Amino acid sequence: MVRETSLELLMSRPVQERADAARNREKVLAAAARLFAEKGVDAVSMDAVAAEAGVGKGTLFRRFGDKAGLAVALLDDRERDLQQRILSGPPPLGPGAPARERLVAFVRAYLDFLFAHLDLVRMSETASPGARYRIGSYWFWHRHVAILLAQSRGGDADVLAHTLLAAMQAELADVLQTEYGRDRTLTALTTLATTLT
Amino acid sequence: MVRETSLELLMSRPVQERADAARNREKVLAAAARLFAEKGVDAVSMDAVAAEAGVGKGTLFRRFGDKAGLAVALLDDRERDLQQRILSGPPPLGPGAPARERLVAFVRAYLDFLFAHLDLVRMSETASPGARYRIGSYWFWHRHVAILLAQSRGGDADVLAHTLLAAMQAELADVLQTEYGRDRTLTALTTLATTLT
DNA sequence: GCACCATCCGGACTTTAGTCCAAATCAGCC
DNA sequence: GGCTGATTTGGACTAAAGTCCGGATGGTGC
Repeated sequence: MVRETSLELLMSRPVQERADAARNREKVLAAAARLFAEKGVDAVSMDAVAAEAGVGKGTLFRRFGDKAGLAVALLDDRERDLQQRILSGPPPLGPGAPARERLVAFVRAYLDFLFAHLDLVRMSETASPGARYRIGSYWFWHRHVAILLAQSRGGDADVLAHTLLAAMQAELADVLQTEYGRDRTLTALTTLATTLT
Repeated sequence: MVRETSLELLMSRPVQERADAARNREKVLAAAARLFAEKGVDAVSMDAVAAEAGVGKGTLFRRFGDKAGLAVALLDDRERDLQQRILSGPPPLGPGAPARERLVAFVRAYLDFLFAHLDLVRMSETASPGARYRIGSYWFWHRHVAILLAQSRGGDADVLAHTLLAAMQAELADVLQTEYGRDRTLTALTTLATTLT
């Protein structure tokens, strides 16, 4: 389990790929993006993605592991962008602002990202049991939140960081959005973040 | 979606069953309990349960809907017990204590229940996507927490109740237990509950 | 006891995720 | 260009969830 790692290390890329592998990776990502946009994430099987990409199923799974891995790969760019803004962007999301303001900015920015890609994130979190806690980016968000909480309150920061992230998981966000709308959801989660600092 | 219902209504039972149906229900529950105890929840397929119960697969699914439904049925007794203690047991879990104390008592009691049946609850929450928010008991817990929060803080109680419950979902509890142990987990969640009131 | 109909049963069937390995392909080196 | 060994490929295969429907079974009214 990833633990004492720096935020930067949590963003590292896999090693070099062979040329045909890289080509197929692109074909698969393009095909998946196309199909998901057209039919919706849940209505597309892995077979369909493989067929649309003109690639065998084995290739698909070797490259992305499972459905969650495919979703992660599709989200990668957007996620890295947010991560960069946290690491070195302007405050209050980036360094420089007080912990409480950074945390609120993070909640807002993360929810923006989440609602913009709700289906994909949901797939990345629930495609296989426990998937959420095996994804590298989860531990990036966790570390960031835990550090901010530790700065502003001390004890229990690690556990409380998990609970704040649990409140922003895709499946719940979907329910909250449907039941109460995005505004109330954002307001309440901001309240939660503020209360915790 | 269940909404404006009283807590009592959320506990209602299905209608009367035919005799053979009731017999098979018991056979299935007994077989499932046996197999789960012996091999672990994750290593038992629905076919295996059907075979062990001496019943067809169709029967199994007709009766319990899916794997999550089977888990819910197995947890039913324990869950109803906790629900009864909330509705009419002694304070601070039951009525009579101040909202904050009732909420802390609930968190403690729910985590006891959760850790005692972690695998089954995890299955009931994750066997199918969104399962957690379709289970009747989830809405029982939600209503209880939301009422307590509304009493002690006002606005946003409904959304915040969901976030507190999200912090106690089985998959996360499993991670927290492994990473930090049950004591720290309980402490942090108690802090969270207190902070929210 | 008997007939009737709603309900239930069970296993064959479909669909999908994920595995496996023989054959094809690539990249570096002579 | 041609050899060589590591890597990748692709589709047949397995396993498991969940559906379907012809036939069996149970309760009820007489």
